[in-house]
Amino acid sequence: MGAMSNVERAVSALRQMIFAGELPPGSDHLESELAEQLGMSRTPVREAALMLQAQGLVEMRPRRGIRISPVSATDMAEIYDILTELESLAAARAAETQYSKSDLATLATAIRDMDAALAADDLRAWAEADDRFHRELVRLGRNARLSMVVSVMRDQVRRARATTLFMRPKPKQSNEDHRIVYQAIARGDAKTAHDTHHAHRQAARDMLVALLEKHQFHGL
Amino acid sequence: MGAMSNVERAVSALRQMIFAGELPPGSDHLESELAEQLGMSRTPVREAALMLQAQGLVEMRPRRGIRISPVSATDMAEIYDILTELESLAAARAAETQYSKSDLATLATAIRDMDAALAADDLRAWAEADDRFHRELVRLGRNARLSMVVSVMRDQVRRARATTLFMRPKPKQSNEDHRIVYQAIARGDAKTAHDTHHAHRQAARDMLVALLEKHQFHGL
DNA sequence: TCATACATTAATGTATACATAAACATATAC
DNA sequence: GTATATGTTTATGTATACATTAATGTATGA
Repeated sequence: MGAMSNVERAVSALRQMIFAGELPPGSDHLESELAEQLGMSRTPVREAALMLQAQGLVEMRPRRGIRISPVSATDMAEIYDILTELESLAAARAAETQYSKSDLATLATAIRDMDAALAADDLRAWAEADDRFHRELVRLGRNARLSMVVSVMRDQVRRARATTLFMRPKPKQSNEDHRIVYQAIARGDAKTAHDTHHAHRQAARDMLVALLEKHQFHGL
Repeated sequence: MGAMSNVERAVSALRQMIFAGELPPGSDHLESELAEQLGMSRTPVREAALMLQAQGLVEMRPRRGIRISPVSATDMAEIYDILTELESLAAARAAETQYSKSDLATLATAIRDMDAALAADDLRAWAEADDRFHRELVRLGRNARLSMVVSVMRDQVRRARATTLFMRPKPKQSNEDHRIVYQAIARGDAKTAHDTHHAHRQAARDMLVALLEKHQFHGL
């Protein structure tokens, strides 16, 4: 039924703890500690840690424990650079594929939700809808590997967002960009979709990196 | 001294066996078989397999054994699309960084080696130098995460290359492209570096995908 | 007081034992 | 003859035991 292995449980639990800040960036944790917390033996915890390590969320250092990877301003710049390129490609490919209006419904809904959240001044709801938009955009690009790489990168961004979301200016330009990208995809204009999204992400990158550097979250 | 754990040994050994074709794409292998072959217990083999799975080289399927991931024409198209974007970004960033001639020596050497290999009709040497060129190019882009993603993708390409290297036309245009990219980086022309490399990789992609599709290596 | 050598500690790396559950074969009913 | 149910096999998932080795503490000497 549940059919969920302990390794899967450990991966989920650890991810959640990391995103919730319960395991703070830079902190070290023994395999045995985590195993006890999760109510299982070291083996599945170790395997889960190996997986999370491959995604850059933790680092396993011999005799120092499992370290929750810190995310510096430099890291964020690297990550956004990758996101910028890959998501823009996905936008272009989505435009080349001739999607019907109904295929693009999820995208449209996400945009509307972002509008609503902005109007209601609900930043958390906005962030959730923004995530949804980008995830769907990448999915429409139809490149499974690209989706996976992007999702790994986005996980890292999410960790930084917890701290930066309430520091940054209202994402107003953002929604206009999303709308332009959406329309470009709908009418099959790959270049506009690509370039608009590219500029969109690059602006986000510059804003975020400046913010992180200014507040010296170098070892967040 | 050697200070190499069994997990590391297993990773190296399995990679080598995969690249050498000793573990053919699509084949299944029990953990216990591999463990016996490598002279260790299942534990390190399992951990190694988890790591290779994260890099897309194998898939672990419950009760079916460890499957060496097949690489289809579609996969190759996906991979080249990612490589195209990320390497082009690296080229642009390399151009923006003001490298001295000596910083670019490795790049220059690789180009000369490719010329020599082409003249000598030594495709294997050409492929090795080509690898070296691209690896150095990405390194100069100074984005550790990007380097890692690219290296994972290139591993997959390498597997297909074993089959395609002797089927494809002589890489003659290739070297001119490399030279243009090199010169653009040397004089700080980011746009030319980016666009030239982008076109270069896209051409390679189209050629390779056509080749794979033609020969119906769908489940290579 | 400081440095070095040694002993101790403790966390990981690895092996092994075992429980679980999927795949296969067999048998039975229709 | 087919299909379903049941039993058997076996590879994996997990726990546990143990060996290894890096880090820590201690003592000794200068």
